[in-house]
Amino acid sequence: MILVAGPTATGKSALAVDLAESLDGTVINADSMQVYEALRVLTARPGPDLLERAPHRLYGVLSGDQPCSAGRWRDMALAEIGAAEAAGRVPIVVGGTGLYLEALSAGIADMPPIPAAIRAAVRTRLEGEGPAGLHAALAARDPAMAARLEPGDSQRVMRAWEVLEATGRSLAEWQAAMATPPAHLRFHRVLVLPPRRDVYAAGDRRFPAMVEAGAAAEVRALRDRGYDPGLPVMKAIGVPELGAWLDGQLSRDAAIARAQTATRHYAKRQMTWFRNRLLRPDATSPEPIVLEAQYCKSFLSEILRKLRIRR
RNA sequence: GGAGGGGUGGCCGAGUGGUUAAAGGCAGCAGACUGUAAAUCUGCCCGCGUAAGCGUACGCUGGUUCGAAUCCAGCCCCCUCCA
Repeated sequence: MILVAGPTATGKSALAVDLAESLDGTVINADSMQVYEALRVLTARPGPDLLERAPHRLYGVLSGDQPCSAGRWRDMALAEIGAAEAAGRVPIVVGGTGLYLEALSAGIADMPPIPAAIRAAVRTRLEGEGPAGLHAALAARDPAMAARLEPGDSQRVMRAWEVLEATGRSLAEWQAAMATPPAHLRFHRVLVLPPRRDVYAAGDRRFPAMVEAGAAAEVRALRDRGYDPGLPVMKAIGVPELGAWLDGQLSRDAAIARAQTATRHYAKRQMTWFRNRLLRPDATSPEPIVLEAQYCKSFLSEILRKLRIRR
């Protein structure tokens, strides 16, 4: 199977479809935001032009109030990979969410779900005590986790608490029993990694185009559903920014500028992840193929050739 | 023409005599990342230097002072109000 990774706006979706056409593949989404149904435009989900050229899975399959997670996505992805292979098709997993990709290829600790009530209670505590307060409290009961978390890291501190509360064991223990990677799968990694300035420029260009294509209406519709603002979809790039415009707190141009900045920050984090994790030597899978430019069709034959050699 | 207010590091913005290379924020750069990850967090961030340190810096010029972003004088520019 093939794994296509890379920062936003580098042509991954087109590459995945081109590969799928050439190899009889099924495209499987590995983007944490594209799994939600609500934000077709803002999330740059493949349009009809791409969708009709190959089967696509895991796009828009969850409603915004059903939060996904690395583990949940991995289960869904493994099921889709299995289904594709059973149908004689090549699974092509594409996306920019490094954690998801890694959860799939390297495995992730097998853990029970945390009851919603516990999650809510921990969140309330965080709001009351602040991340440093929660961290200090964690240190008393779970020194191992507290030691490796930054006191300001609200998200991970909450996670550590949730796990401790729900299971009575430290997250560190759960993680020590690392899940095994799926042994039956062989991952051919393709990384689209253009120069930084090209990635930034592409993102800068794309956001105003999204607004032209109705992103603001999409945000309005999303907000009309009245979801909890803490849900992941509500934090998708562009939702807070265009929301501020809709509320009259920001001009259209200022909202766009902010979203562009957020996109650049995001792309930067992705590049850091892919450079330092996805590219690190891994004895069990073939060397990744790296495309150091925005993808366009003229690169397809070369990528196919390299894939063939590595098989 | 008159009366006020203001000019601080790429930007915003604190700072009214020493402890100030100058709070904080933004942007930028680097990094971390095992279940919200388009999230969350960490470090660096005037120049040279591994460092100690040296140099330069708060509109401009001069002055007061042991010492000035901070006080004084003149000049330049910006904003508001009156005419």
